Amino acid sequence: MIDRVHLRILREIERQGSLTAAARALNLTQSALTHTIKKLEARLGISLWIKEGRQLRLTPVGTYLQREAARLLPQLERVDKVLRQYASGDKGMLRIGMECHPCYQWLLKIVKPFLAHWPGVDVDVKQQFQFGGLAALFNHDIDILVTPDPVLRKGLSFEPVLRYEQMLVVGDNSPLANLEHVEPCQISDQTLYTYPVTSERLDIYQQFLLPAHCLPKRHKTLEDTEMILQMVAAGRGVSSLPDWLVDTYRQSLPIQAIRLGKEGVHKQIHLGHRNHSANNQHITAFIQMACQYGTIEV
Amino acid sequence: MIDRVHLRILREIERQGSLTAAARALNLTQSALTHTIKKLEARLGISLWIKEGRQLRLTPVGTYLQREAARLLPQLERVDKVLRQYASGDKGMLRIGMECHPCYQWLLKIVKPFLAHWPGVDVDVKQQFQFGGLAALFNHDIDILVTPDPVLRKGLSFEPVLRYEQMLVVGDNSPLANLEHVEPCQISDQTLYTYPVTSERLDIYQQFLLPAHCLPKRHKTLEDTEMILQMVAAGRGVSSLPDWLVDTYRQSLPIQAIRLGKEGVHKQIHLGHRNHSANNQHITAFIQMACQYGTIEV
DNA sequence: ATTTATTCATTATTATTTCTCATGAATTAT
DNA sequence: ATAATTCATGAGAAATAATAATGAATAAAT
Repeated sequence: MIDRVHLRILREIERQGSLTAAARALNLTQSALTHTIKKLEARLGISLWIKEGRQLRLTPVGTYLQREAARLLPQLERVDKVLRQYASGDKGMLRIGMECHPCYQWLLKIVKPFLAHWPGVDVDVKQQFQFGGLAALFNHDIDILVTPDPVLRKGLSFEPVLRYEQMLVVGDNSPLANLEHVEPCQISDQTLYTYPVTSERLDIYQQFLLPAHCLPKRHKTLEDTEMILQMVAAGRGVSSLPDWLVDTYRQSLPIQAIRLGKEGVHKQIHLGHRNHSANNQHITAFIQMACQYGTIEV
Repeated sequence: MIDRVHLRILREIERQGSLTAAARALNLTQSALTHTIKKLEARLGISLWIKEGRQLRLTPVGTYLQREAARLLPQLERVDKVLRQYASGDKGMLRIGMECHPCYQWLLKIVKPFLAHWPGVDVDVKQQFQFGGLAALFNHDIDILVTPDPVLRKGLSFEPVLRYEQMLVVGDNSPLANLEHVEPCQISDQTLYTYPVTSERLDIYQQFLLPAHCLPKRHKTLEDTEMILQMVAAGRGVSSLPDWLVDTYRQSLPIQAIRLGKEGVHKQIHLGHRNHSANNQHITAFIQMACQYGTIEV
């Protein structure tokens, strides 16, 4: 019933003091404003103002509507502004999904300069997916999927970024310390600490233990990298993490990284995204930055 | 830029799940909605949704606008509703001005049934006017002026309501008690208590004391009727009030009303209103109720 | 006191916008 | 394979909004 124009007219009358001045301010003729309001009045069956002398005086209804105009128009104008920001790329949202627990630290290195470069863009990182990261990407729940396991699917693309080696982490006093590499069965009498994810998503199982039909003595899960490494440093067990991640902690903790098998387990993180997202400046920009900052070993 | 229709379309898409269903709900064709939104998108330079399969999926901007729609539309609809209430007379404001201090009590007797009969109408009573009650009525600061002194002016009308006699109030132990009437000079040795208004607006001066060139010994002012009458009852002085007002207090206080002069000072309260206010249901209804309830002596 | 200027209302006309119809492309259901 | 559904698009019709011209009322100026 009531529309934005009506509110604009009412507000401009208040600002300018007369209908003629309001029309000028709105780049319209006085006639146009009269028509617009008179039509509204006819629809409603009330008058918003009465002509008094050659000035107009608002009725109580008119005054009410004027107050509402002063309240509502700024809200609508704020929406306009946000839309313009979206259009100019000044505002946006980048939802990143993580299927690689330890990569969080690496991600932060890219997010930091990204946020600095795109001050209007918010980054949201999700680590839990109801139907897996791939489905989340497909369903537009996330825009970018950080994963070590790219799956070719039409509509999705994967960009390789950080290349790394998955290592066994042991304490300096561990019987396994200082080895050139470990064999799967050497883990059989160890407690293995990992993030709380299924063993299908743990490379040490899929690419090292299971092929050799070995299992650790015990398997315990911890949320936090720091906590896992504290346990390893204390000689309570071993873990498996990317080489570069062990490197960053080796200064502060008595831990070391041992190669998994003679050849080692080599991995590469990929950034998955929808092909259509090529239109989105933020997504392409983020991937580009990840390729720049992320391919060099950290 | 963005208009109510856009918000309505976005909301209806959310409610109905598809553009076609939304169009049906809005009594429009699907084509109309598409055109409307596509035009907005062209203006803004962003797309609010992308077609996916034969369904549409909102972009982040579209989702944002949908949220804003859910927030803003109820506000606009509330305005519509209030306007309809104004139109139907269910909502309104009646601003009453009082130029007759003691009439407040009488006014309440009319306001009470009025409020019951018009549940949507608020009554506001003002007693202070920068440029007098008449000017306030003219300037639409008030809708009805309660006054004992109607002034004929074009554009204004006055309806006579309560007829009363202005009396001298004295304590039962006063030397003036039990007289048939008092002469002006009998006040000369008395303290006179009145409301705090100029003597031009006090009938006891204008119609009784000044014509006889008499003045009270002292003149003190008090805001509250009750307080004035307490002073009179305590023998601290006399006052002047309408007969019916003295009547209501005579049961609880040792006071009595004496006629001012042989003929008495006869007054009539009038309700002033703008001629144009005849269109306003509330104003005419109030005046009518005042004539009904207010002419009979209270 | 008369004239001039200003302000809002109104009518007729023009311009613009919005809506619909018809149709197409893509996709899902039968 | 066929039919049905959903959104997009172009062209024309319908509806709406804007303007110009003019009038009435009133305030300001001479």
